[in-house]
Amino acid sequence: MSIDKSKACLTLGQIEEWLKKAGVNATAQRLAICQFVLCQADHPTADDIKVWADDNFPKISLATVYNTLNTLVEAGLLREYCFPHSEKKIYDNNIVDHYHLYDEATHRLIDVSPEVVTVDHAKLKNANIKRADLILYGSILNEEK
Amino acid sequence: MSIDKSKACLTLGQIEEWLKKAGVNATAQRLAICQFVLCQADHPTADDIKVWADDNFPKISLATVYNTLNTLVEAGLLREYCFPHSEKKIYDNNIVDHYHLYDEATHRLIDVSPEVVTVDHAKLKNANIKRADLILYGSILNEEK
DNA sequence: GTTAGTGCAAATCCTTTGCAAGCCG
DNA sequence: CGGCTTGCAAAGGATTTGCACTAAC
Repeated sequence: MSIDKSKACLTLGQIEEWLKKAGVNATAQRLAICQFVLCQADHPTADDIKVWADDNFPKISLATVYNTLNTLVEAGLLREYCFPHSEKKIYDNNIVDHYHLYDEATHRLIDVSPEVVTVDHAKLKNANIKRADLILYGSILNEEK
Repeated sequence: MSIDKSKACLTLGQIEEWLKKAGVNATAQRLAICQFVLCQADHPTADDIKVWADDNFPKISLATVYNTLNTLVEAGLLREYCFPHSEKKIYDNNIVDHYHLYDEATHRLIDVSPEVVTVDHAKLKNANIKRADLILYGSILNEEK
């Protein structure tokens, strides 16, 4: 059901290249944030990232966390979402089109393949749909993928 | 494509009854807000309602607008949504399950029948889905319904 | 040395809250 | 009177901004 995240656990060197390729300077703070967001975090909020950074990096200000996230989103390296169950924005390192399932039992967000949902364009004849955002609410019955 | 809103244009007396039936006291402020939200407004924000109220009611404070909206949502008389294209909450007098289409040309939100979207539960075998929130982004090619 | 990036604090936006005053039975 | 509603102003949380400071080419 979930989508594999093949980007998981890159080396710092690989992250540096990945940033450069997108035209983003690889500063120490950005590398640290990327390492967390790409390899360890699962749909983190800006605050989650700040908490992690405080424990794992000499010093990063909240403003830098936000700046970095916005930079990465603009560069297309990260996706930003906002769902009804929380006011906070969440960041997703999966930049392939996909949907989400919010597991109400564990409060975790799970990536869902786009094939799970079909939009009947025939019933929307007079509309030109570019993009769809879907979130499912429910619970996972078991952990098998 | 859109869903008909059969509740449109109730009299004050009808709104009063409708509130009472839901266990909500019909104060002057609440009646005014309901009249706007049910009859004239199209997916308004709290601010839209305040602006209308300032022009059409002796005095309503912003706090009362928010209090009233929360009361109506809790009573199940109104639905509250939050979409990625705006930080503000929007209120919908259509309390039947449905989805939305955001028309990027006019910045209007259009109700979409749930039949337009199919969730393939077979592909989500290990999940128990209770609810889905979907928003489509695109544009309307013509205004015929 | 410039230019980009950072840190801090203040500012902003939307929404909620505390509390005194008003209204209605 | 007594409880529910109101209005106001202050507080709150998330994110952004202004600006001086630092760092890196």
